[in-house]
Amino acid sequence: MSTHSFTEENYLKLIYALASRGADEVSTNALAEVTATRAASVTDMLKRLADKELIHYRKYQGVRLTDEGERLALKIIRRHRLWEVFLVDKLGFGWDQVHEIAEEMEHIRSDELVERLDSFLGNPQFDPHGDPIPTTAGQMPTAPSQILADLLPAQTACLSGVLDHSAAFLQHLDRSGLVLGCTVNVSEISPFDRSMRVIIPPGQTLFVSYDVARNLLVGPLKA
Amino acid sequence: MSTHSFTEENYLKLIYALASRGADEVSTNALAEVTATRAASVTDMLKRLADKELIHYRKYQGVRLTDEGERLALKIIRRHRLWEVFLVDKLGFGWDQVHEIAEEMEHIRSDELVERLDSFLGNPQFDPHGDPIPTTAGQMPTAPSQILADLLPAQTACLSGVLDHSAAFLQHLDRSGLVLGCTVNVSEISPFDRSMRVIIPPGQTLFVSYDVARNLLVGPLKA
DNA sequence: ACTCTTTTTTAGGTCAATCTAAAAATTTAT
DNA sequence: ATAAATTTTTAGATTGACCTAAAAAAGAGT
Repeated sequence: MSTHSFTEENYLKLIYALASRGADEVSTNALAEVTATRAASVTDMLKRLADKELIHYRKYQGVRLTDEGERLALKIIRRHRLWEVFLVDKLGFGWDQVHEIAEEMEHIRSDELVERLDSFLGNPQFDPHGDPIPTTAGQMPTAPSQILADLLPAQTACLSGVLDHSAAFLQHLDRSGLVLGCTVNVSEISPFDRSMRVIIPPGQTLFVSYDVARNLLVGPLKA
Repeated sequence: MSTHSFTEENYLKLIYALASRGADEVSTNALAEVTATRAASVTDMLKRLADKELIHYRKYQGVRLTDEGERLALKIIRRHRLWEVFLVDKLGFGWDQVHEIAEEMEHIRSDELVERLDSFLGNPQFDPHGDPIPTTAGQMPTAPSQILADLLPAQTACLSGVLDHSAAFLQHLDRSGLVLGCTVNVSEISPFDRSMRVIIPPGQTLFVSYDVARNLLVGPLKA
């Protein structure tokens, strides 16, 4: 029941994120990078998290979340993503504007708040960037998906998420007319630069660079 | 543009609150009481706030907000009250449940968030307890009001707010059927214990103890 | 296997926000 | 008006979250 500092919560969230995109053991330097602090500060914090049994930590060996640590990380991620849905769906923010604000809102502690928010929002499964929202029970939903760049000509799929969450990338998509949920049909791929020509409803043709295509997730078409 | 810690924001809010209910100069001990810290800690913080020119501080003389400090205090109070409206109106929390949560939400920094929230809520003027919501410009709306206990027999007014914000008091009102906005007509006052008999629509008679009546605010009847 | 580089940890320090104990200023009461 | 009581401030510590500089461990290259 003890309560955790914002900083601790951020570390857990970031350890979870780094662990899911790569090696099982997260390195001190990698954490220093994402927390924008020095390695020495990370070591300090890792000791504290290990004392609280939120991580498994062996000197020089990197770090792994304990079950309790992972439960907490998923809770923070759930809050973050639900608030992003709120900001976009209810307050009308652009999907490129909500990350920073949700970084603060994710630390509000009340469990009842999160559950009420969830139903107010209609129990969304995905946040505005297509990232899955962990359940109360701490399950991270997984949707089958691949990157747009891996589709072959003539294949059709549904835009389901982004890998790059930067405002610059999201704004680029806005200007292009690419919207999550939209159906994309690959009409041609240039062998030279791997750029694609795709068709989106209602019959509009778009050119998509490889840099964009490898940062877009696609899933099965919706019913 | 500099940013302030949660602690600093809380001090400013509490100095404002103490100053509006009483002496112009707020004492160190009074602050120690409301911040649940020791007087020595308050002195420390007052020095820091004075350095930042958020308060006027003379040793042993108590403290007063500067214009900038008051501006900031009103901003925090605005956020707090808007979030309370959100929690009650949109998420269905009881008015006795929202204070703690709003204490955390009031520190979320984004100005755009507050303005969007305000319009999402329909630009409310009062929070669920009848407290006025400061404007963006830093104006605290004032509504003419007196306490129910000061009404005379046969007088009629509209329940407009509470002085006691404790969950126990609010829950007592819920159980009594007293709701903000409701019209109350004083039918009788006992000279012995100053308890009141009042009539609320639709013709229901209630007994109100003096302890309750002096914690209820009433204003002019609504059109 | 030994050296060189990189990564990680230790040692020691700072700052904000708290604390306790003791000193100083102010207020109250006789 | 002076002593007693109260309030406030100072002095010195502690804790969390950071820092720099230096030491130690791990990993790479020949």
